[in-house]
Amino acid sequence: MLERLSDKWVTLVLTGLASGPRRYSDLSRRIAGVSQKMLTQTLRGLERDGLVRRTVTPSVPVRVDYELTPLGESLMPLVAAIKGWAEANIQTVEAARKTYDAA
Amino acid sequence: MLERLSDKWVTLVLTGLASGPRRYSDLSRRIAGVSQKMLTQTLRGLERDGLVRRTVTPSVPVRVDYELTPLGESLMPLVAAIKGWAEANIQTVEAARKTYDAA
DNA sequence: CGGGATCCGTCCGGATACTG
DNA sequence: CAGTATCCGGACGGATCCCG
Repeated sequence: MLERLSDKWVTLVLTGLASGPRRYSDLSRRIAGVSQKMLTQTLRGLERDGLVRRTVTPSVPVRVDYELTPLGESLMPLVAAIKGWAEANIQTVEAARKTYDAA
Repeated sequence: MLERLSDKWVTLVLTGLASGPRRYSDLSRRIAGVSQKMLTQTLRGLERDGLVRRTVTPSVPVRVDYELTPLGESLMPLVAAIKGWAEANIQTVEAARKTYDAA
């Protein structure tokens, strides 16, 4: 469980879904640097864990939407808190790195 | 920054330091499954980022203590919250996995 | 005791090509 | 559009040996 939470892309995907349902191509555009393979793989994992729901609309071409489940939403305050901490302290951390690397 | 937070061992090491300073061998015993290489590497990274302070006591044999810096401690509520969420919802997640795998 | 250095297998993840 | 399949290099991380 902790391993899934510590996946590099999970936080990004979850954040991408925070404000409502998103289509696959929508997500892939919003998440910079993610490959199609990793995005699909991450979504599959989150779906398996019950954090994300996948909805297929059988039109032509097919349309697929992803959205957070209630369980997934219950995780969002924590994800947001982490993002907030990171943004608030990134400069302190980078200063510490410079000091460390100088020695 | 997010990448460092998403490191597999970081959460474990941080948790291991939550209740005060620990010696190296102490940490390695408390964190199940961590190799000496990974423990050292993780501690170095956290020290570099200013989250952990390393103190060497030049006795024979040498004694090394690790402890959270104020910056590191400011991260602990988030780590604890994540651990709490994981423990509270692990069974729901595992049930979702079984359902998913059955299909 | 607290590591550093090295070797080496495994798996992560990107690139590419193809499909309903 | 939303994937699946395959190939493949490189990073991750364990095991082992050595040292002050």
